[in-house]
Amino acid sequence: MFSKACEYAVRAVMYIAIKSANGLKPGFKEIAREIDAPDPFVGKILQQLVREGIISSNKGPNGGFYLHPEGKPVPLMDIVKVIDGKEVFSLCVLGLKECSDKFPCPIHHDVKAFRDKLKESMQNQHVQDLVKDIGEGKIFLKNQKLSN
Amino acid sequence: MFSKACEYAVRAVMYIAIKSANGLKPGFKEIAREIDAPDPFVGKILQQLVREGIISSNKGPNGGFYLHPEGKPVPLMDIVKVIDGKEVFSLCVLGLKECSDKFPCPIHHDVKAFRDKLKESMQNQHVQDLVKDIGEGKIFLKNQKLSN
DNA sequence: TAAATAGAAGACTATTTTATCTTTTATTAT
DNA sequence: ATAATAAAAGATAAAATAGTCTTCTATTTA
Repeated sequence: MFSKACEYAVRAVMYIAIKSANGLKPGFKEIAREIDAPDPFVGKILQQLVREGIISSNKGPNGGFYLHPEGKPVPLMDIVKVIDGKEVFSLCVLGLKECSDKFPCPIHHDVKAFRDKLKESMQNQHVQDLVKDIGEGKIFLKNQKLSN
Repeated sequence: MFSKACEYAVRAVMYIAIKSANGLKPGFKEIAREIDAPDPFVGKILQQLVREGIISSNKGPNGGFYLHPEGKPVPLMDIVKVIDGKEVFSLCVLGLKECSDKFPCPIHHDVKAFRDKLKESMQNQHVQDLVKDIGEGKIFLKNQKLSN
């Protein structure tokens, strides 16, 4: 569905949101470790998110990545848009260039219904909203069961 | 969502179903041309589908690919399973190894609901059922609007 | 049974995506 | 100012996916 880069991006921004809520600015290595992702790759992705204004960063000692506490809540969709582009939700799953209500592929109608709902929920769910759920152990950002 | 190979596979089998309904056995070049896909690649994919028993083929003059008219209807899901594997419908969209109702990723519940629906409809829709819709111009297997 | 046709199989190439490494620039604290 | 820290940027490498080419085998028709 999404690229690896996009998967890491969503998880990374959520981790940053958690830390930001406590006034902390994690570096890319810490972030990568905590979301189970390769660190130089996460670094690259974070650079892109900074350029696009999704997150902020500071160089130097005590530097790192953060979300402005007063900033607008960030819909998960915004992250997806920056990394994979908004087309991920509209490209034909059977690869047709033209696939619409007017010229549908064989599964267009089924897929559309599914995807529109998912899109809507990613537009309505904000990174900041999910921080609480993570704190309460209701949802997870990294692999569970790695008992060692 | 699906790999290119899987996209071509679904479109190819549907084209074969149309021709088979008329007792014809198209070759891989004709199939590739009619679904707008690269022909040697389509050839490979068809071989795989033959090995897995989704479609049949005959070599030699008048040979080609076909579906047994008396055979069981083929759910779209069967094609997906052979090419991409059934995991495409259960892998975590944020890339977590463990993502379940018990240990959900931040968007697990939303994704699950909609993916289950899509899965269900691909299990219930059979290639043969869609042939009629294609004949009637209700749905399409190749790109439209290529006006030249 | 020979020639033509068409799929099967395997090796190979290209492209894209994912991941890494190195150098540079900015910031902070001493 | 200088040293240390940490991100930015660019170049490179590895892996996965997509696509191509060549040779081989089976079938049909004359």
